Amino acid sequence: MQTSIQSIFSNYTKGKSIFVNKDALSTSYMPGSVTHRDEPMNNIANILAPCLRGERPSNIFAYGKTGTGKTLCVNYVVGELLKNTGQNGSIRTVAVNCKMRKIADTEYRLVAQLCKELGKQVPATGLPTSKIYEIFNDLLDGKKQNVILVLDEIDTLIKKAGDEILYNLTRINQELKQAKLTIIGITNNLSFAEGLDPRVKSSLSEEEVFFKPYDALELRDILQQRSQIAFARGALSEGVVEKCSALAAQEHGDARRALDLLRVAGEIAERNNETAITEKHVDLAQDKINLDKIMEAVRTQPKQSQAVLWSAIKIMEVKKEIATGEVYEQYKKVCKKRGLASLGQRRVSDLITELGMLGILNTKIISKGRYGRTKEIKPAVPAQLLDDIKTVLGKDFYFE
DNA sequence: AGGTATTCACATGAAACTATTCTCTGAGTTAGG
DNA sequence: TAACTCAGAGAATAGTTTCATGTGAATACCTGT
Repeated sequence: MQTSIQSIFSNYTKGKSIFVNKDALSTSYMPGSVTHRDEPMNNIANILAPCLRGERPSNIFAYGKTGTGKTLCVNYVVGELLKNTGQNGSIRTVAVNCKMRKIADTEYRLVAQLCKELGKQVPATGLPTSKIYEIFNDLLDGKKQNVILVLDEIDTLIKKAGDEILYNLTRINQELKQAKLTIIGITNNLSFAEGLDPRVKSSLSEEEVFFKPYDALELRDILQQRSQIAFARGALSEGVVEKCSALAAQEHGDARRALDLLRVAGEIAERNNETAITEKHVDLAQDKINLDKIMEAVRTQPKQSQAVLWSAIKIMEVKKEIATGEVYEQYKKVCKKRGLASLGQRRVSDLITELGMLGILNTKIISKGRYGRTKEIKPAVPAQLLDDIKTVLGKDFYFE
């Protein structure tokens, strides 16, 4: 036992690793140069340039699907901009990811977070929203400066908190005497701007920058660039990068996906003590990523939803196609055994539908004539995975 | 045989409740002047 | 005295339940031949 653990560790440290710098494959990695995004980058740079002369640049609205380099490009350009700041007045940037729960997903929290980023701690709760705007205002206007506000995943913020925030933020400029505020909104929701208040829309998207998906060739170049940093020489066999980029190109040209594939393929190869990554590992990586996605979804479901899923799996072990009523009966039993308050049938029906949306169950409404109308529930994942889900629910969540 | 009518077992919607989370207010506390 | 902290009230929100109504087709029940 001990020796085997020893050998795992010594393999890990001594054996020549496939990876040299795995960070280069992570999504937050900031490469020295950005590949195949010249057009939007130049665009952004041109728009932001005036602030080097102390003028206020236009607000920018950047949009494009996930993994098209929006955040990367914006951060890169802003970073370069900061480097070029001479004595011509100061430039500050504040970046917030609005998707972060509990940090910036309401109006109050967002502004509070902004204040914090600007170096002023404010109470997490207790102040009127108007007060916090005041504080924010004072912070900005404290000296002559150009502040660039980067709001990543801005759509989630608006969806949760309404577009009033943007209206307030864009209006702040009129009240500022010394400082100037520029907003860069980033979203991957292409139809996001449609639902906005026209005033907000026009002021936020003074300039729009669209990020189109990468095609397979571009993805290949990106992967090649990153893999040179990430992997040891000779660790990549022929065709691996091509395969990753082709797979990711099918998924609407998502670079994040491509990098994940490559990284996971590498991890799999490394774990198997192999010296090179082959296309076989990419296939395995593809499976693993899908599996992880579903597992994560299962894990993060609320208890009740898990109980419903558990009940459904339990019945599916002996029966292929099952109905809502059967699941509900089983579910009630499970709740009783676990001392969990059980929900009404109406709700359980909705939960089953939700599990269907997640791609764990396959639900279809059918009518069985005289014997009623119900959802026909089948597993939407391979039996093996279903087993894994059952194990996780059974062990980690004590349904067993 | 052919045509209605029933009936089952939920689906689907809307309104009503509830519990939780936010926001706001004012009282109490602190610290600096 | 201004700034801050904090508990508690009221508002907003998410999660559920209750009530009401809708659905599709296998079966039951007629009807006239």
